[in-house]
Amino acid sequence: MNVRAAIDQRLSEALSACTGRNSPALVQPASKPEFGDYQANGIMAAAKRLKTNPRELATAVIDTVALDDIVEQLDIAGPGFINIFLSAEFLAARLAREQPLVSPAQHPYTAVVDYSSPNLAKEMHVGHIRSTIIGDAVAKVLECLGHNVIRQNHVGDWGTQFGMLITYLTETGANSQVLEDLEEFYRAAKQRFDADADFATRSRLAVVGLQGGQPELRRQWQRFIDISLNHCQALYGRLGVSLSREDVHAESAYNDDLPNVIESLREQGLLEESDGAQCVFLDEFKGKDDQPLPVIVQKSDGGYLYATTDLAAVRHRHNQLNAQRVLYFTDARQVLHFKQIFAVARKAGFADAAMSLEHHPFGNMLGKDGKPFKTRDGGVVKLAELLDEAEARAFDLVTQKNSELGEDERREIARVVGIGAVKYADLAKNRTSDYHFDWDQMLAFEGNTAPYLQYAYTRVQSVFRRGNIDVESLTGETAPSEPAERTLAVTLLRFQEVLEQVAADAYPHYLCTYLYELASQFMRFYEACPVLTAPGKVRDSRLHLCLRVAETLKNGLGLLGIETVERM
RNA sequence: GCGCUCGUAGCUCAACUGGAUAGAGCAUCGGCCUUCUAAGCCGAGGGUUGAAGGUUCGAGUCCUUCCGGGCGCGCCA
Repeated sequence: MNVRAAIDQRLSEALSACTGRNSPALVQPASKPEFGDYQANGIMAAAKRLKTNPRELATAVIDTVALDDIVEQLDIAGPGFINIFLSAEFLAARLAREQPLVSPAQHPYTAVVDYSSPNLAKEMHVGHIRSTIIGDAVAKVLECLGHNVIRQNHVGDWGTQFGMLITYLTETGANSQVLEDLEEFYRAAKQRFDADADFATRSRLAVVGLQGGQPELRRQWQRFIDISLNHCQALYGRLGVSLSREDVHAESAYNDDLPNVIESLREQGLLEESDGAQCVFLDEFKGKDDQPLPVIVQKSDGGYLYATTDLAAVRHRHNQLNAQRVLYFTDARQVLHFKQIFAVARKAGFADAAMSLEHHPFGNMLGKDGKPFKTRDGGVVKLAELLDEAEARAFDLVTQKNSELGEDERREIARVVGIGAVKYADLAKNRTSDYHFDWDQMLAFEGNTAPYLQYAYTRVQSVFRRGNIDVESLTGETAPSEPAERTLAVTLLRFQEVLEQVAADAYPHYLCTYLYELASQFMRFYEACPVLTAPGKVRDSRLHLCLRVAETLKNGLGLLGIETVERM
């Protein structure tokens, strides 16, 4: 149940009845504890429009609204806020064992989530991590709310770079099953491509052959793609990312459809030739010197571009996948590109007005010094090495904190904590601007970090372990009385509204902020309210509250693709 | 040149269609372990939200101008 939405709806109805026009109540979580659990901000604006006294209007709304089943008390405060206090009965009823803390959306829809999308010519590096984990978290949240999620890993597997790679492999006879080697070959091939004009020509011919379906070239290419995808899958596995081979819908998959895209644009009179290239010009895009800005869909040599592929993808997602929402997670440099693609797609009818096309951009990963994140010698940081280091650092830490645990268990904790720390540090700040990657900060494991949340979870588990608690034997009820208990209870009930917000805005950091708040409140509760030594009924109530906290932490972290351990 | 984006405490970040005294963590300083794990809790200091105007009951949030950073702007993706 979305408590906030329920209160908002009823207060909005009451407010609208009082004002005689549609007036939103604007209910939010209260900004301070003394203002209650939620607050309504909409009275002042409504009173303003009616030129009436906001406090009087608030009184009328409170007299009108029916919230007795949820709310204990409604106060008018300040210039015309309504402070909302949830009733103890309501809290207890919603937290009872049989009540789900997450309920599915009333109107589920089909959402395509386009994320990760690495270039298969290279090993995955830090530049791929943001798209991969942010997109995956949003996909999981949408799915958890009952939406039909179609993951699309739009991997780069086509184009000149593959031509030169295949040519290099064929000509040198180089052979390997390991992607790291292939990356070496890629570097060598690129060097020859730049230095040797004949080699470059042969490479371009290879691309033509590839696109034309020449069997030997296709076989070579496929072998390479397989190795590369296996490498990606291994990393997805380590990262707890839910992408599988079935989600791969590569650039090459649209190859046969590209001429149709061009033809469709031509038929609709949207195509214009400019300097030999096929372009779509739209009035809303201007380039240098106020010149119209083209979206080039076919090069003067007849080749297609990523704009063409993306247009084909939009059409596919509309016509074949029947998506109502399409969410793209790519870096911020592509904002113009996607604005253009979306505009052309709409104009050409590849997407209708009912299909929401959303680009969710994010900034670059920067090092501590504010410059692009690189290795000491200026190289690209490989994702696999990044994760290795995270685990190694976490292992040192867990050894230092808990040396009595066996090595295997410490390794496992280090894996869960290290990977979690890297992911959480990124997910917790979804800035559209750049992101500062700082080992010391994320692996300090203090404050708003994954380990803090994971530690809160282990503390709950520890209570159950210590008390030899059989969860089934509990009454499954809770009656929060202490302030720390009450706060915890109210926060637990906010899980649903937070998930819906993440789904709506595609910002996983809302979930992180929420989980951190929940964990902090649990820590305070843990200090203030003894559980195992409390008298019978209170003990049962607190144990059930603990259970709900653990469930929510595990569930919430799971949606972020972060695991938990029983002790650490 | 045009466009997009960002600028909040020493550092990294929050602040939900404009709401109450701008909040956290790190760092600094001071308390709390014979009682469920101290990777914790409690407290203190730290701010002209880049600058100046404007809109209004109310602006970190909206508008204008300026300053500073990042990115993009015809056949790469």
